[in-house]
Amino acid sequence: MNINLKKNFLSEIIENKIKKNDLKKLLFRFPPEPNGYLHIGHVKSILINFGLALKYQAKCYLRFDDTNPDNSTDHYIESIKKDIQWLGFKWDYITYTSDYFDILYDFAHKLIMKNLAYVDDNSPYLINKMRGTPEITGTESLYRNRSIEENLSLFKKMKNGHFSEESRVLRAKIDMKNPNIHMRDPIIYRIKYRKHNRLGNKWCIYPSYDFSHGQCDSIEKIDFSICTSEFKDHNILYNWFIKKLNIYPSQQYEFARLNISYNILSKRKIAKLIQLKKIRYWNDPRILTISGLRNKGFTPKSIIDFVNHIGVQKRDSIIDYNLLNHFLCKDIHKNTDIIIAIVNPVKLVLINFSSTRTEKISFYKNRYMYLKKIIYIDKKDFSENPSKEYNKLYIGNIVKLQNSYAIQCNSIIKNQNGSLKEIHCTFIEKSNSIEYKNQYKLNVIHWMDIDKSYTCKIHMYDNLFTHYNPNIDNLYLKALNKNSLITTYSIIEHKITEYKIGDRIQIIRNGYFIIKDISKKDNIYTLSKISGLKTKNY
RNA sequence: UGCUCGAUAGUAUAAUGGCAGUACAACAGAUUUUGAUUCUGUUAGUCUAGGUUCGAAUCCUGGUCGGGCAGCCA
Repeated sequence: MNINLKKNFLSEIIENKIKKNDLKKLLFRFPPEPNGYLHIGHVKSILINFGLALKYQAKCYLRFDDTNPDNSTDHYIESIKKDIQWLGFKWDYITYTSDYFDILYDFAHKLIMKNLAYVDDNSPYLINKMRGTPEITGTESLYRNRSIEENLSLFKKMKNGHFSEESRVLRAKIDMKNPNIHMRDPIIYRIKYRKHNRLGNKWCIYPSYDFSHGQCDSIEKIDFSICTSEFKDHNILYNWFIKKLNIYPSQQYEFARLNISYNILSKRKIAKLIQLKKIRYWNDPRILTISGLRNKGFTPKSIIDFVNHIGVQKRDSIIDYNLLNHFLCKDIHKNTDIIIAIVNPVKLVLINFSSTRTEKISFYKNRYMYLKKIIYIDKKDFSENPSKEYNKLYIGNIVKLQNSYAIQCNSIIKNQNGSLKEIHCTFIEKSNSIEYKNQYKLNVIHWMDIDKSYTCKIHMYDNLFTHYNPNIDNLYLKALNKNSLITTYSIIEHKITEYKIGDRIQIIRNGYFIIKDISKKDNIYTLSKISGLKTKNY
């Protein structure tokens, strides 16, 4: 894979270290927790880690951070591998935090021996309470000054299943008065009688994130442990463990996480929406998981180009979804054929066109349409109450049928419920030329004869949320767009039969679509909208 | 009100003490039988007050505003 990775503050730090000859062997790692599917925010991290590895001909680990057995599943591990491969990246090694559980246990043992860790018998409630708040300092646990021997013995008993969950934890002995809450004797081992997806029931104690992530970086000799900025406050603790354990000095660097307008990028929130059945699954095209984007019809290139374009920095921002869409359209535009389809058909009667007359009209290369008395156009191309800028069909107005005659709208017929039933127009003889169109500056609409057309089913997606930033105030549960998925039956020209599932097409004057399914029974094509064309709403 | 990170055009991103540039969006024009694409152009920016300097978006100090942190989640 060839990526022209944009320069950023991390690549500059690396360049500087290389110049100073500070680096022996460069290694990177991408460490997802297998508790959900990857999303476009992860692509930022993937591009940093895999991208930097590519740039400096270094190796990159894919490390599954499976320290918490409550969350990790094999299914998520497989989905993560698939998504990384689909994006086009290759890992050099796969590792798991659980590979290092024995070493981590020894590290904890070592800390106890140095009188830097202790077993606390307090309840979760009391531990929380005594930790204090950002404004109020913490207070020391009664169990803080147990002897090394007692701690050793208790920790061993924790490991061997002598205690119940939440009855005891192992804590690092640091400083309950530290202004940084993470330094107030953080919990490093907790009891969980839970089957681990890889190790089964081997362990009933599990290391915390803080006591596993940095240690794994160190074991793997990762120089640049790159993570998102919510871990900034953990940095000092990260370094504390490395120093006290006297292990390889990996270093943590933080960058701002990605936000995209009208979208959420949080595994927790996505999981919640799935649970509430607001979206189908992790691969729903309306969310920005990699599988969702793939499902919607995005290309790997468009996603990577977008993420590379926005770069890596420390300030937080909300990026316009438009920009992502721009990179998508840029990538697929040149590779999509134009197909004629009427997404929302309405009958149009040419009142002065003989009912026995049929005119063969050629479109593009070797394609034909048959003009008859009754044809179909899109509902969007007629307006009962046209705005000033609206320049398609309305009563009295003249437009040109694509590759055919100019027509003037005379009247309309409505259904009983008031909806539009038919549009009646007269066609103008000898108006069937480009010169005529240019002379009268006519706008063009597309049309279709029903006899040669195919029926197709179209899924059209819109923003899942109605708010620019659904991340604030749990808005993601309230500001859901009821019309985020609209399915219609449309008519499409015969040409569609030349395409297969997964192919992308452009429907004329509408947008880019991907073929999702072709039913064998009735040959109905199911299309899914990737993106609209850039257009103004009049 | 603690600790911590940050602030460049509507949005996003460059400029590493030396001409504030790029993309998206918007607007105008050219091309176009897609209100698309392509091409050309226009609008629009260094949070604030001081300081250092020949010279500051960049370094220093104060202020303002915004993000993150109080799971036995990661």
